Amino acid sequence: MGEEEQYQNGVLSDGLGVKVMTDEQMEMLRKQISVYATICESLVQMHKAISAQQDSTGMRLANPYNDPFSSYAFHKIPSRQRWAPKPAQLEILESMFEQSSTTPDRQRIREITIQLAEHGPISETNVYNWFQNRRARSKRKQAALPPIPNHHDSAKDKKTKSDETQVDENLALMLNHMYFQSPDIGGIDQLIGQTEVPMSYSSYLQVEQHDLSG
Amino acid sequence: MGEEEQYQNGVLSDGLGVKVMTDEQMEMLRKQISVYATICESLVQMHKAISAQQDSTGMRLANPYNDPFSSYAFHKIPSRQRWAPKPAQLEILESMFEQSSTTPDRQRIREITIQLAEHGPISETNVYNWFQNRRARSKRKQAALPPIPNHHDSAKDKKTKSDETQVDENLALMLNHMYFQSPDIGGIDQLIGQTEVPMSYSSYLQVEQHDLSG
DNA sequence: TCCGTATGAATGAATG
DNA sequence: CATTCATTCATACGGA
Repeated sequence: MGEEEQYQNGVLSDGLGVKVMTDEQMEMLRKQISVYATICESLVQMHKAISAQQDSTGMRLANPYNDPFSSYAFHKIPSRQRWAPKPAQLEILESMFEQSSTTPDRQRIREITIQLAEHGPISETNVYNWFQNRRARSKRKQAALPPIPNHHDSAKDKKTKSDETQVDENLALMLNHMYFQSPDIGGIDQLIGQTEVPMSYSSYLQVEQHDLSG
Repeated sequence: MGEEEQYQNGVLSDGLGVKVMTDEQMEMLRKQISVYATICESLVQMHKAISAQQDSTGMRLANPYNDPFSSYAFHKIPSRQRWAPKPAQLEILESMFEQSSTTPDRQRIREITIQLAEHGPISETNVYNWFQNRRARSKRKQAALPPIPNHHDSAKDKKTKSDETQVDENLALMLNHMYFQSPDIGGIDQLIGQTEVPMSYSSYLQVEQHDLSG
């Protein structure tokens, strides 16, 4: 290549020692760093756990410096900030949502994007996601509030076309309580933090239901 | 209600003591059970932690029965959460996608499924869906407008597609290593268990994404 | 500083 | 296959 620019392992080099990375590449790196940060953090946790164990067995080390990680903060996110609609953009988006409420098609998305671009940086993906979320959430709002009726009411807003809602009286109360009326849940949920409801693949066996024949 | 069937709190009762629940309701229950299982487990962990601490302070109880939970297994998942590819599986899927990019036929799907099953629960439907989505999204991203003609476009402009992989030589090697060749990752990943690296291995870019730079 | 909520984004699954 | 839905993750932000 007689060019001044050339690629080396996918990297654009200007031949002067300057390398150029795309945003995607930066993002990849960022994620990997994040991964390692997470792993390291876990290792530190283990380290602490083991140390603690040793402590209990009389192997404590008096040296206060024996825990080099205690104050080490893992900055797992050289994170890239996410897009946020400008007030002007949001206004337009909202008004459009009121009108159609349906997700605009690709062409429409493009038009909207171009229009909104006048008020600030924005991509089609941003617009697309916005409508998707807007719709999903407005729907959930309506579906989430009504469900609280803690009694009577047989067939309210059955969203699914499946058979009627049928739960044992006690179960219904229980569910209702657990889902919407137990103030503790939220707190405890937080308490256990990420533990959330980890998916244990071992006991999860999805029934084959897709018919690929055809 | 002179019917033999009637609803009580959303539950269908046949009047003979038999109750019928919908899948949805079962799912709700399932989730709650799962949540409680998780909470309980957390409490046990705390209990153990405290016990251990007391041990180290000489408050050990010699009674071997002082730990009623040690052998108690929490079946936290009557779960039916959606499938998610394990890192190992994703790696394989991605590599396969790179090669063919076309949806594998029924037979091929089956083979792949069997292969991937070694790394975790997975069904043919999962594999099928994955390819469908993978392609649809890779296409969408391609069809999306280049970040809105924001004039200033530097070095990389042609961006023919996936081959526009341009990373610093060192970074390329590093990424490559981190992504596909580090034998440790798998192990550590297992080791840290649930912590599960909280990232979307989606190296497949969703280019064009504007941050709030303006 | 911690916590809860709002929301952009990611992605498995479903639908036409 | 093209779209859309539903659910979940992660972060920014505001209040106690």
